[in-house]
Amino acid sequence: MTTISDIAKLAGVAKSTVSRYLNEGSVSEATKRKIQHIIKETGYTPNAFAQSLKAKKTNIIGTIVPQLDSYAFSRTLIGIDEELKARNYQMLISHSNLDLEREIENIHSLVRQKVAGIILLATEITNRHLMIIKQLGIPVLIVGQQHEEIPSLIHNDYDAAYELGKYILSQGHQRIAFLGLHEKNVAIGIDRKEGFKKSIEETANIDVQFFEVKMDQAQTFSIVSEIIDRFHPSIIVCATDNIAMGTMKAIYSKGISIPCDLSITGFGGYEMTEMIHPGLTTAKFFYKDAGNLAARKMLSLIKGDDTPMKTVSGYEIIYRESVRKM
Amino acid sequence: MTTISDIAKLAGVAKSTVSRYLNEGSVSEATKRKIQHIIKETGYTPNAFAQSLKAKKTNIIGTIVPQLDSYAFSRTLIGIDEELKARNYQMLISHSNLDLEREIENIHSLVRQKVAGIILLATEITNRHLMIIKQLGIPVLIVGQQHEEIPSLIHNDYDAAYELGKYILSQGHQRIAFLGLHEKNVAIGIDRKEGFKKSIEETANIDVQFFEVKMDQAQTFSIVSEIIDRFHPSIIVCATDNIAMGTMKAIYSKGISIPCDLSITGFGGYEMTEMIHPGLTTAKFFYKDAGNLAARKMLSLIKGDDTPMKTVSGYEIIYRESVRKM
DNA sequence: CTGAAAGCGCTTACAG
DNA sequence: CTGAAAGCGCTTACAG
Repeated sequence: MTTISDIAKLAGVAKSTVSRYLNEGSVSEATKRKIQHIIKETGYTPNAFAQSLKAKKTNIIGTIVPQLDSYAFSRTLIGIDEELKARNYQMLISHSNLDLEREIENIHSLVRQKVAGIILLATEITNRHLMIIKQLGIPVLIVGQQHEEIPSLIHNDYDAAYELGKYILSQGHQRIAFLGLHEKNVAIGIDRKEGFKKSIEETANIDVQFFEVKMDQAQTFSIVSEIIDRFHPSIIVCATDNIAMGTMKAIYSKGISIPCDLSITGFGGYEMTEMIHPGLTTAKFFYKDAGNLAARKMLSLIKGDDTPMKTVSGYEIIYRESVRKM
Repeated sequence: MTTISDIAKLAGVAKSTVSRYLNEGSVSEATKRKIQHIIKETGYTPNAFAQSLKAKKTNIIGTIVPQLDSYAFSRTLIGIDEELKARNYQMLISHSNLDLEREIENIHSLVRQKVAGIILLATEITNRHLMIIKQLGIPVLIVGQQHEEIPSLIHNDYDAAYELGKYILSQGHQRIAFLGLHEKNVAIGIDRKEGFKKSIEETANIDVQFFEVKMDQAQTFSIVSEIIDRFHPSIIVCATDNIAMGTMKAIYSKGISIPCDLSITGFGGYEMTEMIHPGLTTAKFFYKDAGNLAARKMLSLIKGDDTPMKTVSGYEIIYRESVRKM
């Protein structure tokens, strides 16, 4: 490996001059050219460790992702990576496997690696999170969830749920099952539910029941089966597209037809929702765009530019065949 | 931030002693305890940059992933991460967005970061890849593709395709369309095709035609439509589950029913293939296990243990409803 | 514009 | 078992 000393020697100048060339650039045209030439020739690239050790800061942004095999998260990651790369920053991904304990370990590990900031693709913000984050010394941005004390970027869960609810009601559904997540997950467990509730409250004679499943789909099956048998909804509103997929499977396995006998909707706009048959009506969020946005916001945070505590990314209702007009 | 000097001062010993405690450990019990105590108290963690700068090597394994939002790749990543973490290594992910040019840039960037080795989730190994990899100085492992000059871990594409073919024939299909990928992608474009071909060659009176699509699904739609109109297959064998999903959509959009009018199979065993209706018959690969394996193989490569050039991960045919018995 | 020197936080022979 | 010193590859005041 060639180092800055090698370059300096070959160019006949001091290391500091090469360093200056690499950084600010208060170097005469002649030496500039010499150095440039040598660098090209040798294919020299500065040792990132030495730079970071000296500079005590890096151009690395740490990202914590709870699940790598999730459409929403991976699309967000792509967006972050894209934007960061364009601005000469680097993304370091760490995976918590939906384990909050591990998530906190990951925060520490990223700090040890001297990342300039941390983007947390969040599911739940506990008090421990808050305490740790507040004394970290580097900016943390949460994506997908909000918190009054931490900068955040969220999807417009509430409005999306409201608009989707309005649409469902406009199609004449009056007996509705809502399949949500635990309220620990504020964005999905509360905001989507509340937005939906509001649309219901504006309409008379609606029979709605709320249910709850876990993130993983294993248990969705039996719950859906029970809901259908006991409540006989005309539509099941699912708080995520993944839940909707699991629900559809449960519905089919009972020999019930979608949307003739039972309608269904999701949230997310995952790619697969348009591949399946019937296509799933859903509230689409723009994960990749949100990732771009998050990256830019993080850079503002690092630079100390003022940026709003909370940024809201948009949505779009996608109307497909899974909802029947009653 | 507390450094090794702080710890040394507080413990009343030299930096080198602390360092020794942290590494080999030829330190007396008494000092050991003192240092341990101080470290606990201060929450000291060594600066990874300084360590790496000195050691000229890291415990970081770079991974290049062509698509972050792909089931196969992300599951593999999870497997790699899991195993690496268990062995006190770290995974650094870099995303090439299915762009071979970018992939090569990523290799260079990982080298600059002094990773100990690179795991490349491969789609296509070009000559440029080969040249660069051979003069890298650190081990490179390719996953999903093979090459006689580079250590690799592959799925058993050939046998899986053969066995799936046998099954399809056993169900009485005689007019078969195979929807593959370009031969640049050896594992998918060639091995799966050839394995399948072999099963056909062992049987008389089979009418088979081979077609090709791109990785992204946009164009699948019209090709499938044409195949159906012109060739009238009783089954479409798709070289990946993603292609199968796209194909199913195209089939439905023509008002054709699966599997009554037309059967279909995939490759991969993606989670969604069991969520959809009808469930997709497919050759399942164990991506996460393969990731575990890849991590272990990489560590062997780094240590210089001898490890076979080529490791083959298993498969399992999953029989579901998308194939009709003729 | 340029160079010499100190220092970032660690590790590793080398003495003792 | 332990300490002093040199050095990893860079950057940054400080002189000139």
